[in-house]
Amino acid sequence: MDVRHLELLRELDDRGSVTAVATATHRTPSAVSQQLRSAERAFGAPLVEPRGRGLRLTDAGRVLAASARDVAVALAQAEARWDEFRGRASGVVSLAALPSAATFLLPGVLRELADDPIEVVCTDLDVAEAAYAAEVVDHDIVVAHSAIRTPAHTEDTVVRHLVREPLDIAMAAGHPLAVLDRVTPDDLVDLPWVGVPLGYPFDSVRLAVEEATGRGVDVRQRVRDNRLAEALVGAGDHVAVLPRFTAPAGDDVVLRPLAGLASGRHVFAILRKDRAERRAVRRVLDALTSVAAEFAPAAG
Amino acid sequence: MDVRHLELLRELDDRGSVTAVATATHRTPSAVSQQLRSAERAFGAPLVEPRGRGLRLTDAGRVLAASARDVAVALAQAEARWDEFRGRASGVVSLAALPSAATFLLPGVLRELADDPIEVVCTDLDVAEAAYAAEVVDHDIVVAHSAIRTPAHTEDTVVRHLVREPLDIAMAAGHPLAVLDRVTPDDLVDLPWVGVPLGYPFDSVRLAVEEATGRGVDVRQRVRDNRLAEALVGAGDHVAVLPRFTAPAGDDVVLRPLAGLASGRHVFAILRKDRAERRAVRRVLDALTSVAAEFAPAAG
DNA sequence: ACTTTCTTTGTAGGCTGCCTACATGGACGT
DNA sequence: ACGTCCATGTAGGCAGCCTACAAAGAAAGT
Repeated sequence: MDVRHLELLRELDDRGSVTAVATATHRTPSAVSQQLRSAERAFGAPLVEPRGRGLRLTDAGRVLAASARDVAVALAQAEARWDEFRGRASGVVSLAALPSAATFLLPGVLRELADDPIEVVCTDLDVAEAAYAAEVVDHDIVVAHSAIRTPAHTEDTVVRHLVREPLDIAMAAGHPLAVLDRVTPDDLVDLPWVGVPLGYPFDSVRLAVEEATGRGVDVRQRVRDNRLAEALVGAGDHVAVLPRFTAPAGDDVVLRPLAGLASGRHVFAILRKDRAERRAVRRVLDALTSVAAEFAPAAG
Repeated sequence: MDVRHLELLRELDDRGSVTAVATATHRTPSAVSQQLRSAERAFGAPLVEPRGRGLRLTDAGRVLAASARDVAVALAQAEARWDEFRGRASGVVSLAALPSAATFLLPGVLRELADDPIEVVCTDLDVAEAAYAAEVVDHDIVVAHSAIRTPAHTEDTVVRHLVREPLDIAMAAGHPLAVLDRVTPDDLVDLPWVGVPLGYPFDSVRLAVEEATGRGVDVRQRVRDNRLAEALVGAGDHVAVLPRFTAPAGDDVVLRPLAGLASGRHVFAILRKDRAERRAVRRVLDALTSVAAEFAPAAG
């Protein structure tokens, strides 16, 4: 029972196509295809079957892919114990994080890890809430967010909750509402909004406002980038939902908490179980947790 | 982290020398030595150090060897699940058993497994009690015996108790003691004995007799083979300790239970944890257990 | 002290297996 | 019907692992 064959099946299960596996493992599709046939010969059973333009695993292939996950965990534990023995958690830890969370987490993490021989490679990632989980196949740690505290996750991933961040209402400093300490759904429902694309967590605040008032709000723009949203808010009479920890830099935009409903997002880390075994990965995860904890008291 | 390297270190830990690993894995010592250096390059640390004529693992090497055991278990579980999925536990199961236990267990086991695609390869093995455990590196299942119920075993082996077998006193059919239903230590202590080498479980009966009478018995011969012991007993006035389940075939030797002290041996199976995961191995182990259970009621 | 023996290690060379490059064929969408 | 995308087949190159042989070091016997 060859570990390489198991790993191949696991990759194929995760990525769904020969070409995807090939690019992920830096090989040609031909090589992957040959390895597949070699695996089928070794196991003595068909492991893939044609499916439309591509192919998919048979039941037999999925059984082996599931076992491959356990083997990967055992192997990662071995590596973790080895790092432990050598007293050093080192290596490259790849991170994919939504930009607004990375903004308030990453500087602290890098400061905390300054003395460790760990290189953190962070990519920012701004996708719909449901799409974050899929990124664990390409990154050690995925920092995601959700309106709910415990998002769905698969069998071989683990989720660590980092912090709940309040979502406030941003408006121009000269906006009529800016004189208030806090704003209510009724204050907001008739104003023009700078919103986010459908499926993004901030949208839950808009839905809650609509729920509370029984009326629809007027979403004029749907943008992902918070700095862009700020600029739009600062330049006009729009309001927008913005996370509190990355408060606007300039003086022309202010944040006001939303009264009457609990508006917040949960920021958490998603890891694949085998990757989570690595000592360096745990170290980064702990740093994320402790940096996030510094923000927790302010969560109100 | 290469699985082959881990397996190599594990083998080296188990067998203690490059040449032993080489013969066990059907390679030349040169190949093993080269792989060791390759592993040291890969792990970036010395894994072996010279020790007398041979060499031994460093602490680092032992850490990796320990992890290798866990990886081996995960891999064996994968194989077990694969067999499960295909609905067939097949393959070769190698058995090493002490002859007197194999005599009453193996026929039943082979009968029970007649319809299974499992080939049982049994070697008989007659060594001192402490030496059985070492055989697990070469066989899937080792059937051993001991005077005590739960013998010592290492971290990565499991032990399953099979049956307690009474040990009786054998004597010629015409022996004066043969008229008795049972014999006592006092009856035996002055007779010439056919014993076993030191360290063999039957010797515990001699020790118990000496303990009970306060006198030493006269051991004339020390033989391993029970048939040979029978022949010696049948031909003279000697007595011998023999297990009950493999009763003498002929009419010229009879068995009499020993009164006044609990004389028995425990027969059990020893397995390495990774080998124990294999479905075919479990099947054979279960067959051993059920065959042994048929003898248990007679254990009195 | 010398030799024998057992062990590990080095070197050269062959073989196997994996991968790339390129070409082919099937399935889907336009 | 065509282009596109995906998987697969073939030929050849390259690396890695192994064997055969030679050599060196350490222990034990003479």
